[in-house]
Amino acid sequence: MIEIELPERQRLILKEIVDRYIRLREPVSSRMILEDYGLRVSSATVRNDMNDLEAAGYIEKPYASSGRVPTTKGYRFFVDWLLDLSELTKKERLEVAEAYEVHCLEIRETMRQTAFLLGNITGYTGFVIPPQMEETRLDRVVLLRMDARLFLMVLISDIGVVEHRLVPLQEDLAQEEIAQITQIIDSTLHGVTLSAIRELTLKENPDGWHERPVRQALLLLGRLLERRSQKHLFYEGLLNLVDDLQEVDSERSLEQFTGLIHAVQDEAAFTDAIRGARGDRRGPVAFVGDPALPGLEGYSVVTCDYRPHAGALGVIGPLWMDYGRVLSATTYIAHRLETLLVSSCTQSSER
Amino acid sequence: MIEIELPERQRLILKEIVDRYIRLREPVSSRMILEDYGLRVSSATVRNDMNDLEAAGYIEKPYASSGRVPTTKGYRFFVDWLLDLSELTKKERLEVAEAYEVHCLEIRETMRQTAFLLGNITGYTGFVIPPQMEETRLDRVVLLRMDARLFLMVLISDIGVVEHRLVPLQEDLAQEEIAQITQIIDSTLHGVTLSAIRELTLKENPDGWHERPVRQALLLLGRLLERRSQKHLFYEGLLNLVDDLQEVDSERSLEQFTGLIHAVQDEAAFTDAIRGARGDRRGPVAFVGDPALPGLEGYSVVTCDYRPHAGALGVIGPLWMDYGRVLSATTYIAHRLETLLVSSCTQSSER
DNA sequence: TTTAGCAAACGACACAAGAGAGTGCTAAAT
DNA sequence: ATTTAGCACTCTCTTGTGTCGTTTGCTAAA
Repeated sequence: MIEIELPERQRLILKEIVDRYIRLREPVSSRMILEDYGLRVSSATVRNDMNDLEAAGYIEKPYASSGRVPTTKGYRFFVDWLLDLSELTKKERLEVAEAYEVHCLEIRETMRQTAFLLGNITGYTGFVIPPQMEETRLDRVVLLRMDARLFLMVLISDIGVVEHRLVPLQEDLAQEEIAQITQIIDSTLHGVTLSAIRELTLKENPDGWHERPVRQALLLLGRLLERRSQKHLFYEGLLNLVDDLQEVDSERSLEQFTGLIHAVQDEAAFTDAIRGARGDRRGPVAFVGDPALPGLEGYSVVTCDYRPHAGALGVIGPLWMDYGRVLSATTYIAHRLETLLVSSCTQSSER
Repeated sequence: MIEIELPERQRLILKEIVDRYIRLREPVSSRMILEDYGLRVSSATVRNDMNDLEAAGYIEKPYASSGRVPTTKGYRFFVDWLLDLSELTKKERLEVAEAYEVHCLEIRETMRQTAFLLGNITGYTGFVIPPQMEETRLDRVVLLRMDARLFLMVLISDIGVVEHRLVPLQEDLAQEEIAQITQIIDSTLHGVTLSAIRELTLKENPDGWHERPVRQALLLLGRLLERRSQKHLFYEGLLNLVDDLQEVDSERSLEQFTGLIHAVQDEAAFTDAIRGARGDRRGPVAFVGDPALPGLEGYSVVTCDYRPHAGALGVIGPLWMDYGRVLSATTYIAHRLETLLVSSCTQSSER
């Protein structure tokens, strides 16, 4: 589909068109290319090349005699073959470091923070698809007595606090029983995945779980896991995209934006689409106005995966986003988040 | 400034104009009023009254010979004297109840949830100004050892979990010392306000705090309180206001919207403005395009206070918002949130 | 005080004309 | 074979003109 082979001068011209369009967001004419760029040919020559590029589908004209604008295929080629990766500035790295410094071990807060960071640094919309919590392994459980029949239960897995909730109880629980329950859970279920624990709680009378405090423990865990808040997606900074709404084609861009809003609000569908589109690729992947992401017509998405448990994150922005910056920011933050989560892992296993 | 006295028919006409404009969002002509409303007079009579209303500043014309549109003074009078309060439907009450059912005791999550609820039920933007956390009283502190020099510290006050964070330590802490520290904090500082505790941690060597575990305890608390995340404001549903952007005057409404975005992003200023504008009034208060709220030109804000510790919440929407629904929703949710927080209070003091 | 009737105001829309920018094409030059 | 200069053409954008329909303000009569 996309050819790597393109005459050298045409590659330069395409690069210049995309670069300039991303910068100024207006159609690029043959003369502008000559002004900006030290090409030692005439505008007519450039026009001929532009003709070829248009025939090949890399650029197009909004109307018959205007400057050229990149097509999605043009952006695609640009990202794949012409992009200069721009490193993050020291200040930006510092911003990332600071954001993660006041780490609170709560996985949802971490996800939210990361999404915010992505959105803030790139100036577009950041999103994070959390790891599959079902596959994380239980580290420990904290039970806190609020009153006789009300407990605060905190569930900490290898990547942090996965769940915490007030759990009401039918029977009273004495202080000693709590210690006992915590002890039992800790010694028996440490290192077991949440999905396995959930299965266990569904059984009526599993072997060796007959005593009263033990049954209570299972009951509690079951309560907590049964109505787990299934949050599939965290996103921050949709409002950053509002600025672009003053575009020329105000009606269509507003339509696209509302489409985007609805797309991210259906969290499950969005997550599946991203996962599906990525396939089993690792590392950064860019989607440029890709039809594999329904509802995101007119937007580009840069994603990166992170361990553990198949997490993913990324940035949603306009087709003319600054791919260099966004790609490096996304990759960098994915790496930092991974480090953060994996270090929690090690930490808990070494205790 | 605002007179209660207005001839009966003019009151009816003003009410009809505002009602209809809120519903259809287009200038209201004298004939339309006759069609909708069983007034047994001619259109010329209505026009005369409309003239008086315009002279008094309640309505205005977008251009010299168009229908009339309410002014902010008109909305103001409408809210104060002409409004039919519409109760929440059973379904909506259920939605509120469900949202608060899976209560997790974490104050920030509760605030976020409430803001979301406000935005969702009204279809506009919900916001919550949290109680002044400094004035809450410590209930208990939980210390969780992650490894020798890293602790998860959770601070629970009378209204819920106020802070939780990983706290790194210079010296190792043994398991027994943790129990000791928790015990000391619990017995000494229970019921003391956070601001008092903060002051205590700033002193070098307060009386009776000399032993090692006690100093450690203070050190830890100091760490936690010193860099408290000062979150002043939670808001959700700004995107609900995007729909109205397709207005006639697209340029100005977009400008207003970006103004709003910047206004809510300066959390401290926004919070102060709301507090200042409310003064010491209690219960629901509506601001209709009020200049006391800078950056909110062109928007209306309905607010309500809630206990304890001077919290406030509300809804931001267009001037033509459905004041009846919004006022009752805001008051209702404020009441529910208050109940939730105050019940946490009682709970912890009775333990 | 209310009503009927009428001229005037103004937005909304369509259409036309001119300016400006950029292209495609052709023929000459390298 | 490739590049260049020149020119006609196309299309947008802006401005101006005119028509149509709605709604008003005003005046005079009820």
